[in-house]
Amino acid sequence: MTATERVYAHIRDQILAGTLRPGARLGEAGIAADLGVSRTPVREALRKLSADGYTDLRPHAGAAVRLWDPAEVRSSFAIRADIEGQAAARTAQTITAGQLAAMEQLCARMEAPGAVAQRSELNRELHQTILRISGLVHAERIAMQLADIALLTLTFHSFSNAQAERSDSDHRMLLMAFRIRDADYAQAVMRTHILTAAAVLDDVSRSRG
Amino acid sequence: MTATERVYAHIRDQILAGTLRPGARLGEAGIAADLGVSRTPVREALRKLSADGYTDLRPHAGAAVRLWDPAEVRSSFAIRADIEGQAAARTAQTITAGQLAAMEQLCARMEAPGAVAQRSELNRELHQTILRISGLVHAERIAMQLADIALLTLTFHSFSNAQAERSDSDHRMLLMAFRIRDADYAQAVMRTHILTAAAVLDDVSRSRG
DNA sequence: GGCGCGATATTTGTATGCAACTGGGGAGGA
DNA sequence: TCCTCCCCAGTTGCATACAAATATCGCGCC
Repeated sequence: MTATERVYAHIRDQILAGTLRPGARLGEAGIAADLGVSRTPVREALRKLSADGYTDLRPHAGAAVRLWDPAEVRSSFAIRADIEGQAAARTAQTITAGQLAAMEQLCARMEAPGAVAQRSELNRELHQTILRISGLVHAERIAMQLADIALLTLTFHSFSNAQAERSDSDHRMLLMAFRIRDADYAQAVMRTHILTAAAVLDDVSRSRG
Repeated sequence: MTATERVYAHIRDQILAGTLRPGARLGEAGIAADLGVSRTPVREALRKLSADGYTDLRPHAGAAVRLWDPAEVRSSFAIRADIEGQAAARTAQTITAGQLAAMEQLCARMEAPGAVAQRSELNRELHQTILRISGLVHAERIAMQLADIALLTLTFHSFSNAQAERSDSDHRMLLMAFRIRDADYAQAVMRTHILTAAAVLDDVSRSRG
């Protein structure tokens, strides 16, 4: 693993964890000193973070953690609903028995008691699998990027048991749609699945302020 | 303008013009010598080109012009149809008279005789304007990126007069949809507009090879 | 006291040199 | 003859030094 990748992962994780708040300036020299590397890999990491939407980067003015206002996060869900909905439809048409079995295992692991810590990661893997099977090469890159951005706000809210169960149920319906190769149904379920997350997030935000 | 930006633009233009063919290796030292800069800005430009999808980049192995197979290009249109379709719907709901007038000017310039050379650029500007008005912040970045990728293949095909006129007509219908604030109609027109480009491209490819 | 302007200090952008890794070609062995 | 391993050339990755641009702070002016 290169130094650039280490720096990238370090900063991204700090942003996702909330240690680095939106608007925080990211000085090259400071980061370099903290991680014991030179400014060169730090610069490259900052460029990539910017390309991936985590930071803003202005020439001669440096990088800062990007601020995502609620409307922007909301819009990212809307786009994901479109993209992943279409991906689900295509997946329903081309999925193999082996791929289906693998996804059922993923679901089972996610539903296991005590898997709370890994839910997020497993959920990510499930969605990524569907995107990959769909054959929409760009969709995978774009949707996963948007999903990560959404995580920036989701991290601060914990979902209720009922919401987790509903999410698991969505996944099961999705697998059923794949099993019976119903593209329309798969698309509808996926759209609802994602838009539900957006709505819940919105609902919670409003009730809190 | 920084040296990095100059290098980026130079390489991108060469890729778009076809001077640099897919698979061509991009050595840092060679490019640096050609443009009279050091390897540092060249490295940064190559990273950005990779992030934008123009090149492949493997650690310790360098950059090469990315090869887009037809299926991938096709899928990029499918996703753009989703994203820009939704953007058009939202734009129809929020557009102001001033924005509408500006877009009508764009259309007029595009339709002017002798504007062939600028058609591509003006078309890009029109789509970008719609995406920006829609308020779907991510949509603008993603869709424009995908549009540039599509250009990689489109450059080698020239569209017929009939196709250009059809495209102009689509744009006019789009403006009409905005004028009467019909979101559904705007979405349908935009979807058709983009999927038509995909279909034409596909059609031409099949008949040639 | 507020505002504009300019020098300075800090930060980013670029160049250069060295270290580390990759890929290919050749020698040795099966 | 083919496979494997190793060495070396060439390229990329990283560190350091210097140049250029920006933002801040203080001074003078209004």
